Amino acid sequence: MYHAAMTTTETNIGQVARWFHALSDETRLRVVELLAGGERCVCELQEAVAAAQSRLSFHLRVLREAGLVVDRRQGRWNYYSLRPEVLEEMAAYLRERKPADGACAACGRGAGAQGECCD
Amino acid sequence: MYHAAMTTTETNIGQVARWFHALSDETRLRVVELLAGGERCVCELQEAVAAAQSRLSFHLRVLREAGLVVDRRQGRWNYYSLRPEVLEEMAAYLRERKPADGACAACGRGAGAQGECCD
DNA sequence: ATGATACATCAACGAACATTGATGTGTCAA
DNA sequence: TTGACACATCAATGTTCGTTGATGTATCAT
Repeated sequence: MYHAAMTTTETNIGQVARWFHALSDETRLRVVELLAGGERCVCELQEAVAAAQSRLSFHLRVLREAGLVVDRRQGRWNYYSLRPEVLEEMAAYLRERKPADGACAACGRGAGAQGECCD
Repeated sequence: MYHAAMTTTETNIGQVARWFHALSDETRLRVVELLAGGERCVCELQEAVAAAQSRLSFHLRVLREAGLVVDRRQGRWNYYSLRPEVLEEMAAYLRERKPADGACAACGRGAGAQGECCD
């Protein structure tokens, strides 16, 4: 269901797209912000985001299938929590693609680069 | 057209959703990966991602309106480049919401916390 | 056993999104 | 000044997404 985006040499662009898609909706972002404070059961989330039950369930599924959250069943309740490793992978993906501030626009080399820049 | 997501005290969740939406598509991710290597003109991108001209133009607009890229017109060519500050803001958003690895699931407190955790 | 609670899942629908082909606009070379 | 080039934009269409209301399932208290 969930696949890691990184192999030793390359990035699985499809999985990266799913990661970001999972965070492209305001309701899901609200859920993530709540889960940033720790594990929550569905009924807590439901009240906090004021969403109909099936609607919240849909969004939780999107987050789950993207690998951003996991659920843990306990009796009648289902507790969701964030997967910190995945948030970390996403952040790393962004920082790795970020040119150094002030880098040469054309070649992306750092601001300190001299001589061999943009030949 | 583009608004920063952060104010002094709170996060503009709508802008955050637009950021992530911009990266929720494989074609746009490919463009971002190319731009990570430095500024590119549209025709270079077009060849590299093998997309029809109007299709690429559409995706560039999404990226531009989300604030992830800027364009610079020069003669007949239009050069696009990433905005590193925004990629940095996105990465920061993720890391700020990431519970410490090994933190208490329920309360989100760090692994080192003792005694007062989960009372 | 019965009913209530806490969910997941499904089908149906509208809304948002992506793709395509056509047209428009500015720039440049001949 | 004509034509080619490098785009942006638009209208039409198909596809994916999100919402709603209904139904299903497991758990628990009575």
